[in-house]
Amino acid sequence: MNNIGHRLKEVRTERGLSLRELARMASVSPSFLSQIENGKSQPSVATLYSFSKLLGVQIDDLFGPSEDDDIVPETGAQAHEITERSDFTNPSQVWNTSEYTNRISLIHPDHRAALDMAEGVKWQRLAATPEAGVNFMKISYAPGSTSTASGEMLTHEGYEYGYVLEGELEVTVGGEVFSLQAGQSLGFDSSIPHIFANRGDVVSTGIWFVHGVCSRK
Amino acid sequence: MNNIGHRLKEVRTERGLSLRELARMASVSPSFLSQIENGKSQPSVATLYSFSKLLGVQIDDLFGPSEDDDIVPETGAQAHEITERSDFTNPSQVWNTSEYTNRISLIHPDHRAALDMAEGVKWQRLAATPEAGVNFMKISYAPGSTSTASGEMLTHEGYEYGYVLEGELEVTVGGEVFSLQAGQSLGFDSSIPHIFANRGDVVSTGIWFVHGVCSRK
DNA sequence: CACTCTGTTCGGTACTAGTTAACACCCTTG
DNA sequence: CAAGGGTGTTAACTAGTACCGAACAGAGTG
Repeated sequence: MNNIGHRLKEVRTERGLSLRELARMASVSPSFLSQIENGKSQPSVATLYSFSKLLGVQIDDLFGPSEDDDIVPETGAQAHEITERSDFTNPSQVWNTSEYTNRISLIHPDHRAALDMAEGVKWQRLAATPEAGVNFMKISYAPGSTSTASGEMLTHEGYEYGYVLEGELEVTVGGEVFSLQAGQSLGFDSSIPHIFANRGDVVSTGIWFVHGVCSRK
Repeated sequence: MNNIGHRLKEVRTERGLSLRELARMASVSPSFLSQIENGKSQPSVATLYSFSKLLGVQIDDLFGPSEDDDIVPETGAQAHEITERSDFTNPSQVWNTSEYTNRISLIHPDHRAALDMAEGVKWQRLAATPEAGVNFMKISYAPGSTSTASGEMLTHEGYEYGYVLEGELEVTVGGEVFSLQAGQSLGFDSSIPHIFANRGDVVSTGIWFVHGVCSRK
C-alpha cells in the first residue's frame, strides 16, 4: 500500500520534476511530499487527485501495477450420459430424491448422472445431497437449441443461478433478453417466466444452480 | 469534488448494494459511508481504494461524472478485487440481503463485488438476489492458501456446492480429505466441519454456492 | 567561501477520518 | 397494535494523521 509513494516518485522523476517543484504545483510542502514518497505519510484524496492531474496519470496507476487473475478456458470435461427425458414442471425436482450414502457428495466428471432435456440440451448433476428441491448441475446447449422445445417460457417457484463457462447463452427473463458470454453470471427469481437459447454456433455450457421452495431445515 | 460521494452512491446502487453492506465490506461504519456519499466527509485513500475494489470500479471513475461506457470488447474478462478482510462465521451471510432493483441480477466479470477472505483467498459475487443466506460466487485460491488463515475448520448451517474450474483444490470435510481437479464437483452439509486448501502450485478457481438456512417464502 | 540546488527528518498543531450512539422512516411478522 | 427487521441520516466526540515550518546533510556550481 505504500507503493503509492514509490510509484509517485517513479512518475515524478520520469517527468523530470524535482520534489520541490511538484510540491509547489500541488501546493503542499516539500517535506510532506517526501514523507509521502517514502511511505511515512499518506496524502488525502484531494492531494492525491492533484498529483494525478499534475502528472497526467490515472490515479489507479499510482497504486502500483495492477495484477488481475482470471479465467482460463476450460478443457472439456466429458461425461457419460443417461439418455432419458422427463416431463417436468419444476426443474428443482428433477433429481430430487437422491439416495445419498453420506452427507458428502463428490462427483467425478465421468460419473455424473445426466439428462437430455430437449434437443441439444443436457443437464448433468454435479452433486447429490439430501436437500430437497436443490439442483446443482452443468448444463450444455448445442448451437440452436432452446431450453424448451416448444419455445414457451418456464415458470417455477424458487431461484435460479448461473455462470457461463463457454459459448454464448441468450437468456430471456421477464420481458428482457440478455446475451451471456463466458464468465458472466446471473441470478433471478424463477417465478418470472424464462427461457434460454443458444443462438451462437458453438456449444454453450454453464454451471447452474436451481432451488425450489426451500425445504425447511 | 463532492461528486466523489455522489458517484459512489451511484455505483453502489447500480451494484444493488445497501449502504450498510458496502460499509461492512469496507469495514467502515455505515454512518461514515453516508457522510461520504453526502459530501459531509471525505474518505482516506485507503478506504477509497477499498471502495473502488469492492465495486469493481476504477478510482478515477469515482471522480468525474460517469461518462464512460462499456469498454470490454473481447479482451478476456478480468475481475476487480478488494483488499479487505472480514470476520465472518457463516459464509452464507457475507453479502446477504442486498437491495435489489429488479428481480434479475446479471453481473459482468468486471463488475463483481469481491472480498479477500484470507491470504490468497478471494470471493467474487456472481449474483445479487433478494434471497437471504444465499451466495453464488467465484472463488479463487492462490497456491498454498487455505480458507481460514488459522487452519481451523468452519462449521455453519446450510449446504455448500462447488465446481472446480481450474487447478486443484484439497477439500477436507468431516474426517475425509479429497483432492478436486478441474471439472470435479461436490456438495455437502455445511454443518460438517470443513476447510479448503490449494496444495498445488497454480491458482485454483471454482464456482461456489453456499446457502444457509433457507429463509422465507 | 557563499549560494543554490537536491531530498530528508523532527516536532508540533490544527483538522478530519472514523466512531458510537440515537434518530426517522418503511415493511413484515405475529 | 407493537415488535423487529430493513433502509439511510445526523450529532457529538476523539484519536489519529495530514500537513507545516524549520533545520538538516549533501552535491554542484562560481
